[in-house]
Amino acid sequence: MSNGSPTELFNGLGSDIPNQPPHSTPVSSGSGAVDSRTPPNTVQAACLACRAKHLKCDGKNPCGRCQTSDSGECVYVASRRGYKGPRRNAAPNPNKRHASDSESPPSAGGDSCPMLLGATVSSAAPPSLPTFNPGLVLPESPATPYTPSGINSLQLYRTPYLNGTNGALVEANSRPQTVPERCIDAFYYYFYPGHPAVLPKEQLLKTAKDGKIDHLLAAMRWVGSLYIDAGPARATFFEEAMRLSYSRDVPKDGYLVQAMVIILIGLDGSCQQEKAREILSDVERIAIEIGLYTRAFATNHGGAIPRLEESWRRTWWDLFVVDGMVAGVHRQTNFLLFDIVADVGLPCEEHEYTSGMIPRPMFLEDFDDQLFSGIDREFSSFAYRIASIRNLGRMMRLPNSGFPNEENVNRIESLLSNWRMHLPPSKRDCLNKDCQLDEMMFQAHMINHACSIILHQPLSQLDSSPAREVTACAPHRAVQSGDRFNLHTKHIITAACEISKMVTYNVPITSHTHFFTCVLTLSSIVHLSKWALEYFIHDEDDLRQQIRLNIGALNKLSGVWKAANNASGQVKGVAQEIYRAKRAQQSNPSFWVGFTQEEIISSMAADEGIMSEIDTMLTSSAP
DNA sequence: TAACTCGGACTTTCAAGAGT
DNA sequence: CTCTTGAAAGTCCGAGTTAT
Repeated sequence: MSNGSPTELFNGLGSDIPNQPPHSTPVSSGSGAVDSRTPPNTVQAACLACRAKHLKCDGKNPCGRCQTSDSGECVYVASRRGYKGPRRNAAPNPNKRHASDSESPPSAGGDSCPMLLGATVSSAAPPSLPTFNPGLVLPESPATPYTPSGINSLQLYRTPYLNGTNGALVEANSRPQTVPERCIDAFYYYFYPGHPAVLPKEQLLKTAKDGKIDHLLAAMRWVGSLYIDAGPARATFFEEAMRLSYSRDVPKDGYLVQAMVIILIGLDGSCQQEKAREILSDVERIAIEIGLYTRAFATNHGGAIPRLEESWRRTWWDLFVVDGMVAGVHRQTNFLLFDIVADVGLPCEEHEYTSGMIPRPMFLEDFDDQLFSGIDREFSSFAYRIASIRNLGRMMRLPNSGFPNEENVNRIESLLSNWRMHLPPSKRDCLNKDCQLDEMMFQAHMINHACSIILHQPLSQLDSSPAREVTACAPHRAVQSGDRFNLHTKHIITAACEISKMVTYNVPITSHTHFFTCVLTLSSIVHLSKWALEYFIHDEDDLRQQIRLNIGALNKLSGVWKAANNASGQVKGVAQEIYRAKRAQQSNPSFWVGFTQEEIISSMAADEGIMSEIDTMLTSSAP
């Protein structure tokens, strides 16, 4: 088994593999002698086009068929046949042997979803919804359904990242695109605005020509494939990305960090939280080992190319932000990188990065100094995002941060308020000068609101116990219901409403970072807890709109992220439980003392309205 | 009638249990 | 340790369907 297996022959996709056509003579099992019984001209691997058409492939690159059909690239992917890791649930029935139940990684499914760790959740969504059904075509997808020949793939994309031209409308090639190409485009269209660390597409593809960043390309391809209907290629892409990134030959450098961060974000959103944490801890180790957190790294490894230097600064800071977000939303890790003293320059604005006009970087000390000097300078959106996640780090470092005392909470609240107050006017919303969404500010605000909820919830009076089953993102924290409407309650309600407002930006919801899923869940818990309380009964119209927005958004996100599917199923379960409890309460006549007949009817109608909307919007999720 | 689609026969590769 | 078995993942023949 030493030579000839497709997995060994092909280290990548497309351009990664062109000069190593597979053997056209099959290798017999074991001894290496040619088995005379096997068909003499079966190739070791057929290209994707031939495979899809069930046609004989000559195994060349490009193969004869692709050459004559002039269909552009002839793509080979590594075989998925064979070893897929140790089989789980081995031998539940000793009398019968069991097939491998492993599936393609993103859809590993089963009720062992790590997002549900620590919970015995009756309402946990069973993985019935085929989140990664290859047949799924996302309504907002720029790409077409999977067709091997890529027919009808002429599409218009609006993203500054797809080529070097800022804001340009990029028309896809007139040549039909291959699946890997579409995945890379989907990566830049959907994923990249939320985590813009790698080089813009044009520069990246140039860099990729020498085959030294195949692991990074593979990671991008896999995550891109989550957003489109990539067909059976998706599982292969994942395998490829993992194999190349964890290969012994891969140098430990900034590109590897970029690849691993991309993979871990993808896994985290695909309900592979534990695996994502492992990769996070590996990538943190590598980042520290290679000195990515130092100011000198960018100049030492940037080859005097300003854009590459900027890319390295972004790589550190995006890893930093992701580490913080993972810690903040799941509360299983502790934001390790927060304690690293990093002096990396702050990233510039997105349009500067894409245009290549990279200014001299500013530094965190400049940012901190402004607080004392009293002069408000304008920093990049990415810098405000970093500042926002640092506040989360400070909050997490509070002693006894599960149930902090009032004084500590006030200290952090002033940090959060200061962050908001010192934003320059252009950064107070999430739109840039051209009225397009500024995803960096979007995340910055998102983190700020999420911090506010996490910080104030323990001291608020909203009893979160009906939402105890919403554990899709983090374990439930019990909060005692108080008797008075206090300031903390007001803070979390405001934050939850602000988060719901963020749903309304006119961009595909799936182009936000997937961590938005967890923040939406936080917001939903607050809304639902509030709904359970009778003294908000006159607010119900607004509340209904907000719950509706959150659920609609979670529903849309479910099309890409399995974690969102779980979250929406759980939110629905909680809504049903609260509704049942409310009905039980209302059946007691003393409940309605002080209400007019009209108020009673309209309140009950509003409740029913909320429930029926939740029901219809989440038809595919578990109760 | 050429081109295309796809059911399904057959092969390869591995995990896991059985046998030595 | 090797052998056997089971199942997934693969190749591609060739019958049936569709397009020209």
